[in-house]
Amino acid sequence: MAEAHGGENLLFLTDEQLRQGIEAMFFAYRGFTADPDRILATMAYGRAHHRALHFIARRPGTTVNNLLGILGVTKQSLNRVLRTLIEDGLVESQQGKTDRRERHLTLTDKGRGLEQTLSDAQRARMRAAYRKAGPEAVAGFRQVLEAMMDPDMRRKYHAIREADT
Amino acid sequence: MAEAHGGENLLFLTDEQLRQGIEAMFFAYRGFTADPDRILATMAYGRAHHRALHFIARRPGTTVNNLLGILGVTKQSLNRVLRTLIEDGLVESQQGKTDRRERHLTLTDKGRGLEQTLSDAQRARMRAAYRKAGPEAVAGFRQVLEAMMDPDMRRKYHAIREADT
DNA sequence: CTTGGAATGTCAACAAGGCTGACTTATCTT
DNA sequence: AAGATAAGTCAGCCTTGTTGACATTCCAAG
Repeated sequence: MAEAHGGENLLFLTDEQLRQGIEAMFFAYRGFTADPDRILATMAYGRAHHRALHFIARRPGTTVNNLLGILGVTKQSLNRVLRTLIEDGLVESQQGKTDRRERHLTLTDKGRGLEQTLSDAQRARMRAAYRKAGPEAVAGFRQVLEAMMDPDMRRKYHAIREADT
Repeated sequence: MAEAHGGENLLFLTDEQLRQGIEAMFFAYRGFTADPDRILATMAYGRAHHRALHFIARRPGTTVNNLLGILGVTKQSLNRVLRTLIEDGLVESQQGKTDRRERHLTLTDKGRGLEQTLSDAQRARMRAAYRKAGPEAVAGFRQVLEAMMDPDMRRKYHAIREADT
């Protein structure tokens, strides 16, 4: 049945198929953010705070500039978020040693706590979806998502876990 | 190699794997919206207008209430968007015949024009990603996305193309 | 040692697009 | 006739994005 559509066959890619993919992305992204959003709504934080926490957790000691590139927002926008996180004692900003213009961002214990809570919720949904779909589907999922990224973002997507081991 | 991870094996679902999936969703969604956003930025419209146009194009004659359910926003929020689209002559609102409380929404020629432009851009990226990843990956992609949706959204995702043939 | 430019931070103002709450008008249903 | 439903509207608020202007600090090249 999958064969009926052919491998690289153009017929496989009808507008209808593509529209369904677009709608799937739309509805799935809502689910993807729903759980953390629910948690964040009970505090004075939003999705922007979650994103910052996630990538600082992922890359402790990352610089503000690096984070800007990853998140793709303006310095002013990130700064507003970062400031409240620092004020509230979730994030620490430390002047760089080699280049003292840079600020290196790390989570405090409190910050790690919230990040864990949010991450747990989001990973739980991801895990359930992965289990339900199975490993081969997951591989395909990842392939399509990666192909959908802008080249610039794809580089960042890979860079985020390089030199990590 | 895929077998090494096992079918329903828990080891397959390390936190690292799940985090990568989360990040893939984040970066891919950016790419997903990038092209229409670029077009919309040159006009007085935003992503909210695009969503409305998409689903009206998909379901000509849909009611306001139905659209509210699909988009998952408040009546006030949708109304703001819809009002400008109607004023600008992209969308038409017609009183229902059987139930005259309802308003049925359709695109005008002008509305269809813009929707096509936006849709073309978004489908082009989708098509490229699908081609690059191949049909099996696409099947997996769709499976995982569907598993990620809230049950309510999943129903709407399916309903949108029912009774269409 | 000076100077250009990079990295960071901050102020102000604005816009899109969410939200709540309150209320009106039509119209349908019971 | 009464109540429920669909739609629209007003007012106000919040988050999160944007520009533009500007200060500070510091590295690095000349």
